[in-house]
Amino acid sequence: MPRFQPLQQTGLPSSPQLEVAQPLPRSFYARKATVVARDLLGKILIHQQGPLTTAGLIVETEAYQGPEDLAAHSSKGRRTPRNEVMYGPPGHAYLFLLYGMHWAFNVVTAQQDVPHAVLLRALQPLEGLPTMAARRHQPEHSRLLTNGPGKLCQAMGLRREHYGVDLCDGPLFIANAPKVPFITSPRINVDYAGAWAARPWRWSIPGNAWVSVKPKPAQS
DNA sequence: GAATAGATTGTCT
DNA sequence: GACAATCTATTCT
Repeated sequence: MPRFQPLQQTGLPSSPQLEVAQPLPRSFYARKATVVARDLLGKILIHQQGPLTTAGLIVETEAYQGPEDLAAHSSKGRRTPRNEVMYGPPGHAYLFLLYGMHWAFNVVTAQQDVPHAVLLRALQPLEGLPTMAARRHQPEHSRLLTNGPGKLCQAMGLRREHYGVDLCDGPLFIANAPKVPFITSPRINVDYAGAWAARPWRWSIPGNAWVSVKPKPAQS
């Protein structure tokens, strides 16, 4: 059995379908982050950058729910130029720079003045694989293309200029797709948040090869 | 496969 | 001035 199933055999949307794909409505994002994070699994992130279209199936997400959530940038109501967009209306992009070199992409959820966001941690490439491979300096079939927050931003061409863009009207959006199974696990690298770090606010598609850090099996 | 160190800069204390 | 919602190369087993 091959390690990676060829895309043609996955039953996932093909290029013609992606060309007519529509953005999810703002009402989809106007719910708390834990709900949106779960519902985003299996949806498709699409970036139409001039002639270059890249798209990927969302296979891993994390919810951040300020002001209560001590792992969120908006914890305790913290409001700075960096996280300002989290306090705006839902359906916009929140990008931030990590470790001075990697961008991370989030969608703002909930209502105005309720600073929730969902971090996209991993995608399964669907479209524009040559473009992604060139941006990532990796082979087209490699899971290293998009199996992490920084990696997927590089592969999808997401950077500072996408901070605050409207995901409901523009070349960067998320399209609907059938529901998929999911598992939950604790969020990655938020140990500073004490008990909040232990909450199962990470969602992923079980067994998907593009999920970043392997989730620990649930206790039974 | 697992563990470790180093990269590199915006942001906030 | 400390450090981050990370990634990569290297060095082990």
